[in-house]
Amino acid sequence: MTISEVGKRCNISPDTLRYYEKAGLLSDVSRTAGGIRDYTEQDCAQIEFVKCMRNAGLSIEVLKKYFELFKRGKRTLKARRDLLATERKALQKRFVELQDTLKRLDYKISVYDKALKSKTKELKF
Amino acid sequence: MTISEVGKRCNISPDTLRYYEKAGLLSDVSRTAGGIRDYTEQDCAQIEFVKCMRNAGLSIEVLKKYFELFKRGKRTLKARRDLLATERKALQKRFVELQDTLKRLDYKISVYDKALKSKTKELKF
DNA sequence: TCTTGACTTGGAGTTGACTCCAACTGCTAC
DNA sequence: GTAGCAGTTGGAGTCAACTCCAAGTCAAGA
Repeated sequence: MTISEVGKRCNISPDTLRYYEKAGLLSDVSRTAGGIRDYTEQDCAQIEFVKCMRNAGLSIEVLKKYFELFKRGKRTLKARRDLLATERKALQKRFVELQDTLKRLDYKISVYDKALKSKTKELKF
Repeated sequence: MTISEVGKRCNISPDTLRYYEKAGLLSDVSRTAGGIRDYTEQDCAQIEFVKCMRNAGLSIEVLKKYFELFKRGKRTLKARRDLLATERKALQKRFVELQDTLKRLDYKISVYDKALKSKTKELKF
């Protein structure tokens, strides 16, 4: 697969894919004789993983560290597991906070709906 | 309350508070005779709201628009309600995505735990 | 063979959201 | 009244994460 094919499929720009590769988030993508990137299904799966984690808020830095550990082989299994567990915990926290914010917004919207019905009140903010 | 008092209380730096004010996220904070900001409880509540929304991922731009509408008075009630509803919807989406990512991480961590027990396997990434 | 369009690189530019700085003003304690 | 600390401003600097650009290479069709 070429970079633009993967780009379309994963909905990531070729520029971003090259940027991720340079940053160490994609373990050595193979090339054609002419030097053009040729992505495998495996590469795509990894890109999807990176996309998912980035979308959840993991930094480039953390993902870079994860793949660095990976390159150092089996003896880093525990370190990788722990890195993921740490990030999971942070995400869990953000998850709960997001839930609270949703509740807060729901309440605020309901207050607006009441104000709109009564056609008199203004709110504080 | 002075800017540093509010800063401590809300855990936001004075620089950021001034930045938010300039950006239009804090409706005209009053001043002492000497020109020093003097925050009210009401101001603090608004700052907490901004903090909560920023933390959830609402952009400065969106919050700025919300408070701009506010300044235009009661006739923008509906517009403000709709703006909040739009942001709520986006947050809901991110909430579900976060939930999926948490599940994915849980699975991945469990795979690591298995690999660590068996002491043989390496993973794909 | 020539054109065209996608690919390559290194490096510069952009964006959003702060964060810091210099130069100045204004209270408070001694 | 002066030292010292907290506040003020406009504007510059920083950081993460892209995003764009120029100059060149490659592959396929007329």
